[in-house]
Amino acid sequence: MEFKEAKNKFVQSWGALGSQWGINKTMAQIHALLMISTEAVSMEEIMEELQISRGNASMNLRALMDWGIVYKEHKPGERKEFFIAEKDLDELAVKIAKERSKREIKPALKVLKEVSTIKTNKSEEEKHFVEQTGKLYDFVLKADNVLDKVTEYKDNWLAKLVVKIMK
Amino acid sequence: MEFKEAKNKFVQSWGALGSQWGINKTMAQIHALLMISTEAVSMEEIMEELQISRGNASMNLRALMDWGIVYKEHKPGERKEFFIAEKDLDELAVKIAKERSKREIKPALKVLKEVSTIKTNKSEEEKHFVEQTGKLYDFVLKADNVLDKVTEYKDNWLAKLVVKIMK
DNA sequence: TTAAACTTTCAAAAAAAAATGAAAGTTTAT
DNA sequence: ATAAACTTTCATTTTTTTTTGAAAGTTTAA
Repeated sequence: MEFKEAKNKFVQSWGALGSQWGINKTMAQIHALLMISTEAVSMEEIMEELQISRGNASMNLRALMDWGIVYKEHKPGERKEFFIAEKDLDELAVKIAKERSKREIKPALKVLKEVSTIKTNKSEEEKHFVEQTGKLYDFVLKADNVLDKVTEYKDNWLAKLVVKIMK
Repeated sequence: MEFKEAKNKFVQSWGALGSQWGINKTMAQIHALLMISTEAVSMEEIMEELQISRGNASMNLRALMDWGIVYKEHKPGERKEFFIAEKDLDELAVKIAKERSKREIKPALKVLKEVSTIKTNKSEEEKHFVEQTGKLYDFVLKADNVLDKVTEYKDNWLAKLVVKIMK
């Protein structure tokens, strides 16, 4: 396989993987592109490479920056903006984990807490509901805490986790 | 909050959470419904409760069964089929993890291996591509292995992990 | 065997999500 | 101040995903 083909395959696959995990395909593709670029990349280049519109590029770059995994960079003498990705994988994973926790897990926990603490009458149905959502709350909370803890390690958390788990 | 409201809130929220993680909303809602039901539930009841068509119910139940987290049940004397969810949360997490690994992570690893092992010329660009995708391969492989290991514990893996991590 | 009671399939419709592109907005150099 | 060089916004269009519902398929009871 030659470079151009490999690059294309990587960008496409990363986009597809993103979709499967609830991330907009183009957003994942832009991220892939920036991950493998040595240099900061302009919007122009991104549009060209992925064959997307200016609006699309702009909005997805904004989203990537909101996630904290892509940064703007200004080149001296250049008027336009360039973009660069967080390339450290530990850092990347930590940021994604924190963001998904904040945006999705925390709100879900809030709902689980609410619904699992309703006053019930003595019916089996209601008792089981409270029990099951309560267990779910505990489980998700525990998982979220592990995520928190693990991301505190900051550097090389996955490698350290591997050591702990595997032994 | 009264029971009916809580139940509805739970089902809706579980559906929304599913969407954000790449799982069809209706599929997640059906799963939520089955999770909190004491009894096995018929397709008829699911259609009624979620206001969805027969085809939709049928297809999403099939998908849930393919994931191995919902089972068919036959009640004696009854002609129609009833459905019941895996309610043990450790078991549920293990199944989801294994399935996502098989369907999504393994294929992504295959691509990463392919593209990270191309023959490169001496250009910075190509060297960086191989290096970066190589690192990504190692990272994803390690994460997938942790998932494997953790799901081998089978019972109460999350609780055990909490102990390991927190200490 | 047949017909009633179910379930599945899949082409078509509907809904949801993403992308476009041009106008509006912003910044910078002169 | 203004105009060139950019970026953002958002109503509209396009694409993708999901849902529908009716026909085809299956199973069971009589």
